Amino acid sequence: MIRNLDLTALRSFITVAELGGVTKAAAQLHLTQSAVSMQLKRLEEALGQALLVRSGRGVRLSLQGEQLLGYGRRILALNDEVWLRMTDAQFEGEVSFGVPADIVYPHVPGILKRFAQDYPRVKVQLVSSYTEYLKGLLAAGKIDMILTTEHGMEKGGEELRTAPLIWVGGEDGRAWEERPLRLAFEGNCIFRPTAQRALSDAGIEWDMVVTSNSTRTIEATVSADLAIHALLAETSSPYMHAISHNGALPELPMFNINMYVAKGARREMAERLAEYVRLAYGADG
Amino acid sequence: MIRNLDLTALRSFITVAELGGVTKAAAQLHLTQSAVSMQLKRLEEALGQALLVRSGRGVRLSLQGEQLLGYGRRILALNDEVWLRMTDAQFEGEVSFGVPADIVYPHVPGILKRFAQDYPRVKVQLVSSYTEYLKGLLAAGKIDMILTTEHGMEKGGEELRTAPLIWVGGEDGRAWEERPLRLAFEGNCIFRPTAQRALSDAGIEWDMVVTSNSTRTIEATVSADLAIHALLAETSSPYMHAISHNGALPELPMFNINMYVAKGARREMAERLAEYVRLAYGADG
DNA sequence: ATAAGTAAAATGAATGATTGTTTCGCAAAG
DNA sequence: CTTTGCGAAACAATCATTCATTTTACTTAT
Repeated sequence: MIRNLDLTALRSFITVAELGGVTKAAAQLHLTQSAVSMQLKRLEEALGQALLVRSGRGVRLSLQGEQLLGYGRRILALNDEVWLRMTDAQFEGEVSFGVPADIVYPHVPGILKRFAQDYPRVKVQLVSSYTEYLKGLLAAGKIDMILTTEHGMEKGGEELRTAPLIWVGGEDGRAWEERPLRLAFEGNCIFRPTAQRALSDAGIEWDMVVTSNSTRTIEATVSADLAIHALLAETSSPYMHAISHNGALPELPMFNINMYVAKGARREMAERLAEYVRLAYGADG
Repeated sequence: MIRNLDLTALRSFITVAELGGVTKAAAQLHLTQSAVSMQLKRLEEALGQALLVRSGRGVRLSLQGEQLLGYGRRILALNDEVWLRMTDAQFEGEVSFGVPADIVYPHVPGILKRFAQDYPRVKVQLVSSYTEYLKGLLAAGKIDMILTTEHGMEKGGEELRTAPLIWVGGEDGRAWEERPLRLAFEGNCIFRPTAQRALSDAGIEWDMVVTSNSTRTIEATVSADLAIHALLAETSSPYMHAISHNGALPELPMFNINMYVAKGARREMAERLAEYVRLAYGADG
């Protein structure tokens, strides 16, 4: 019949095994020698096995004791890890994490979920905004870490990914054949000037038909084939699809997805979250 | 501060998490609902964390609860394994293991040690004798498994290794140059007739100067350069060394090291020991 | 929408079991 | 012969379990 080990007794047993004596172990455990003796006895009775060989001065392990020692160490290691994780202040806190709206998908939800699994006592505050705004927050020390979509990289950053900017439109849409080309961009979108310049350089007339600050509005406009938009490749969206223009539209440059971690009091926790970000971007990189 | 989890409470918590309710869990655990409630409360107090979210009818896990669940399952899995290992009759018993004296080294001591580590409640009775005698014991059902050194293999056996028989003598010895060639073999040694025939076929006169039943006597005679002997290659011995005779002595045939496991009541345990034997012979095979 | 009914979890007091401490005896080592 | 360390018995305190009761909130019916 399977019962439950008493971890207190198990810890005493392991201490006795390591120190080679009941009295020494008792001192280290802040218990009396007698108490430890009784714990050992209970352990042996419960398991129905002699764990220790009483050899005059001091004790040695029996073969069964050796086996229990191995398992016991693993069990207590887990026990101690639980206590550290659940009670140590090192594992609690807050982290603010800025992500440009365009690249929230596909990785960020999974990152947050996995991080919360492993650090449930850490509150992650997600700030979804524009790269330039996030960089301002970072410079002002008002945020702990950010992702950016930008050309090149500033000092202190870390490149996670390089991806081309691509033209996207509604499913099977034809808006990209129209002239002037109808564009839908958010006001602060960092891709907007890049897209506009590329079109001007290619001699294509264009018209900004929507300038909204809501991603939803852009999505609605584009999916209705009323305008086209530009996005980083690999940025999934069920509403906007890459356009097969075969060179009819200008190529757009590569952009980086970069990560910056603020140097502050909360840097340590931010670094841990950063590990999860790297993992997610590295996994299919 | 690190304390010790109460595995009884932990098991209750996990059952509650899996069944989604205190009452259902209590029924499965053969406890009252109140008892389980108290255990959960203690667990939460000890860890200083809310583990469950009371959501009206039934309970759900908090994020911290999810984390504890993961660790808890691992801890209890180890706990249960300990109990199985230490109390289940399946893991206790006896096995008799016959090994020809020549191949006790180098593998058997390590096999016995590792096996005893993992199955401390199993008594292994080592029988060290001659292949033919061991095969007799096996046929009579008086032994659970044997290793043999032999030519080919009988039905029901398993080949562990093929190794050539080689001539061995004392360190830097010259006994092998003498004629008649002086030989030292044990009376029942399975290699003796093979060696004698090989010499006769090669037209080399020989003389059996020692016929002892003690390996020590053979070793002493050979290491004193008073005679030579034949052993399986890879059979280590600090006293007897392979002779570089460059064809002056006849080549000896290959021998197998085979294993036979008796079909009997103790077959299951013998099979487990056999696994360790395979591992040892496979590791440098 | 309100109220009654019901299922599940929390609470409280009394009993009972465990665990730890003190004290003592005994065996082995120096 | 003394010292050192382990084990055993008696006692005290803590802690957990049980049973009965209360609180909570979800369902259903009017």
